[in-house]
Amino acid sequence: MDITPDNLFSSLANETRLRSLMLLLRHDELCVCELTHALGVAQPHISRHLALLRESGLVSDRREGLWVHYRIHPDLPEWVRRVLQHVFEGNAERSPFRNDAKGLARMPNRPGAPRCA
Amino acid sequence: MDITPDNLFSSLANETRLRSLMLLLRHDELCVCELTHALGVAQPHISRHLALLRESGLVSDRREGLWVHYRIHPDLPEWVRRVLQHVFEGNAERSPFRNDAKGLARMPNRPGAPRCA
DNA sequence: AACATATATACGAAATGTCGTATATTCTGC
DNA sequence: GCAGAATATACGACATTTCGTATATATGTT
Repeated sequence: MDITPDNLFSSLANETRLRSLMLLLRHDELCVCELTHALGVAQPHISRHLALLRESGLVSDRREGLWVHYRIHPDLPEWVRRVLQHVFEGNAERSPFRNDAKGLARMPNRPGAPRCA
Repeated sequence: MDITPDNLFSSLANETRLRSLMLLLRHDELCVCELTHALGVAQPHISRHLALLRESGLVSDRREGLWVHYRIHPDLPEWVRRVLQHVFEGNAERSPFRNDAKGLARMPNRPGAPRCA
């Protein structure tokens, strides 16, 4: 699971993927329906981008019944983890990331207890 | 000069631009001919990508006679600076970055004294 | 002014990335 | 097995990016 800078940055160079990652940095585990609701985009849209993040090794997924939960991949190299963390710290309060977090918080009927980091 | 994550990552999502930035992190100021030699690519190729980096606010340029010297933009937001620094630390010894540094060191007739950071 | 060097831009072709929509898959409950 | 919910993939159209090559601009020298 070796992540190259090219790999990393072409993954981050898309708003949907970046917004998903930023939410996962806050919430450590989220299912597809939560991301779909928070970002306000179509389900196949999110799903395709999550697949790309999975293939690039940035996230891992876990199936639990009907739901698939995604999280930041636990075995990320230290430098990648730090990059993500600094992007988060520098932009968490900006649009659209701030709103995504709010949108998620307002989601009714989230599967499982809300798991915050 | 406000840098958004989208802006940053689409800039970093190209090998030529990333290799240039990594060299600039080591050498603080380099002219186009040095970058051209170090990366072993055509001059218009480098020049076009440096223009993109300039337009995105990641680098600044300074003309000195025939030469144009580029450097990491001195006013980068802290989070951007940190992202770049961690990418550098995590990958400086990997290909192709390691080789770029070597290639530059072996360049004859560099304009001005070699300026290291 | 003519020329040489360093750098920048223009242009179309090729490659890559993205999107919406339709359809498949996987699982649960009956 | 069937129906429904959550998620994944397929497909073609569209947009964006990248590339090589040709050419333009800027500066210094004679």
